[in-house]
Amino acid sequence: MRSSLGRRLPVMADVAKEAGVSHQTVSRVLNDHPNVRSETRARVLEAIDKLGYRRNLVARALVTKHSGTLGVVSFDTTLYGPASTVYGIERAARSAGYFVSIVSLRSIDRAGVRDALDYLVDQGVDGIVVVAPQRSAAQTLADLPLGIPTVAVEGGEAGEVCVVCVDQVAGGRLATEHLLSLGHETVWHVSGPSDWLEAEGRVSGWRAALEQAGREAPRPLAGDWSPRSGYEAGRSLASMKNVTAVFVANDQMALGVLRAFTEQGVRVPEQVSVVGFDDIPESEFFSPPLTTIRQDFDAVGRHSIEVLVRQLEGGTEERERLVVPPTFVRRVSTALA
Amino acid sequence: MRSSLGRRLPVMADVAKEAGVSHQTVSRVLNDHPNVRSETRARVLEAIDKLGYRRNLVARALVTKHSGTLGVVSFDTTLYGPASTVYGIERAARSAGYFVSIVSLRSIDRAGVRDALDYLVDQGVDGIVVVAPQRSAAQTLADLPLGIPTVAVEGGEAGEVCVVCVDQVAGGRLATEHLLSLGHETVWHVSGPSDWLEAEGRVSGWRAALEQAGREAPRPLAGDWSPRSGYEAGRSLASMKNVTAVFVANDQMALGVLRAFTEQGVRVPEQVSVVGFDDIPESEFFSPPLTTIRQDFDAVGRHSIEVLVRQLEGGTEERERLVVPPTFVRRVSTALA
DNA sequence: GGGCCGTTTGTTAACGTTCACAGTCAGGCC
DNA sequence: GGCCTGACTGTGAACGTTAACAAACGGCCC
Repeated sequence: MRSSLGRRLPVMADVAKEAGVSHQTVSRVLNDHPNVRSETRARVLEAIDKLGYRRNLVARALVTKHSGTLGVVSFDTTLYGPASTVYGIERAARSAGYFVSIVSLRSIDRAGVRDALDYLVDQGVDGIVVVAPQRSAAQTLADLPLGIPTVAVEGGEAGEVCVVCVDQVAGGRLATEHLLSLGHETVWHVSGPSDWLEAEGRVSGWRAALEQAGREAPRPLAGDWSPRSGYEAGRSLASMKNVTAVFVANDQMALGVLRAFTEQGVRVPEQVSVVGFDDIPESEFFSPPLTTIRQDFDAVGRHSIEVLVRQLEGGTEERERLVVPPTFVRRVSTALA
Repeated sequence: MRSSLGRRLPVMADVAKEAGVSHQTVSRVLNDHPNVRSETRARVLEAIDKLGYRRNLVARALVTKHSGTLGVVSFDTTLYGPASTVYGIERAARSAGYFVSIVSLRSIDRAGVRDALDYLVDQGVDGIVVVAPQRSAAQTLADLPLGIPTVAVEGGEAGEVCVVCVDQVAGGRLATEHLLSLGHETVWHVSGPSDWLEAEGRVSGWRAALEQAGREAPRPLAGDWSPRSGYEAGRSLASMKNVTAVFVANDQMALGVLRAFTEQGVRVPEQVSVVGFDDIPESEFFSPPLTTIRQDFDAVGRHSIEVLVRQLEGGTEERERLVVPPTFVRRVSTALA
């Protein structure tokens, strides 16, 4: 592989010989040990520079038992939410001095998660972040104690591990209460897939807000996060006559709903008010610009690494639980009833 | 760290003792060497199972000099294009038996790319995929021969390394020719940031198609891929009177353009036709559904791993160049002039 | 001058694999 | 019977680093 240039890469011993010291002294310089004479240190650094030496992290990991790598398990990183979260995780990890190894799952079943975790543990990661938005994934995680610090993102009650998540229930409430405050009799809901904890939380928040206001909760329409499923739900809603307010569980489906309404001649917000969830970069430019609930994915990613690193370096055993509040973003897709 | 259970993890020697063989025989079983008596193999496997032994990949990497990990350098994995590409890369890599370590850059400058590459090489990756859509990144890549197999995605002419990319020029042509064929006198263009090779390719394709048809190319309006920049370009375009056809360099900006047009009372496609680029999942549900040029990001990711693995395992030294053609997707945002 | 302590350095042994080589054993052939 | 061959197994030495311990040295105090 490195056959092109016959000379092998320099190792610590080469540096040691060049600097006229022992390899251990080189190691000490590299690891900032205090007891090295500054003149010696300078000579070593010079030798390192001259030979173009780079320390072999694999050998280091073998003896220290720390690879300096964190594992991330995620589901469909094509979706805006997971993608943003993983992005936040990666940046936070790197600035904390860790590498990130990623496994993206296409479907989340027990075996898939189990494999992904084994895969990462085998590779020698120091800790793991699992973006586990599905009930099944969270449960799997709860079941298998894997003897390695782990943080679940959006992981519900996930057993023994730490959890960082956005308060989905509060988000659902926020959306619903806003619509009720505008004078709507009730609020319809297009939900995410029932297996997703996020979808479930939003349903709960929606239902709670309705109950608190003494309103009947209509039967929610189930979607799968995709614009198409929102579109189909939108067609159903457009054909009903008493619908004046809809809370859609994410912005992509809300786009589909808006499209269906437009096609059917239902005007938003004049006839029906619509609220989304996520605040993707596009939603400000929908027709009409979408009122929505913003999730701070970046913060979620950052916090998950903070928790993990604290566990890794501080050695705290307690299981933390960190909740990030969602925020309400008013645009023009909602109006008085 | 593993302090909770005092017992240390079993190693090869433990398995060997349990099975009554030498550690080397265990190694042979693990690596599917042919010359092991099947009865011995069974005994070893049984011991492995009994002890719950897992091979230490770090130790293995130290001696074989292969970590089984590929590095990926990418820019802003929040954008749909990079996110999808990285997703494709990850899946392809895993099914080829490799792990993936990711570094996401916030901004791409020479130092950033250089650091990211060093970082990955230090970690001992076997090969690297750089998603380098910006001219500066591609150039950096071209400059530094890093003695490790590398593939550039969207990397232009990138020096000595292999390149996998979508034919952006063809895409720009496709979009422009479609609009011209509908009878439009000329086609305006909202471009991506000038430092991006993709943006540049689309401009070239657009200009070439216009020239070939003997039309004057208007001055392109510069965007930054964001819906907002598209919105601003859209406002400018709406204020001009001779604009009947616009080719927008990505779907997100096209959404902004559509929004601006709607606000200004410009009807699409009746008064102005709009074509986007990428075919993000949302664009089918824009108002109106967007005619666009589809990029197969998944294929790009897959191919980049194919090329890399071929280089890694086949040992071919030649620099491949693989171009994925874009496809035209007709929806309803375009109509006869 | 002797003993002790702190700083600096070197020596040796891990870490858990794979590789190179050397056995051992049975069977086949002359 | 002796020798060769092929299948199977074991032994020792890497790989490149850090950890543990030991040694050398100077300074300080009594």
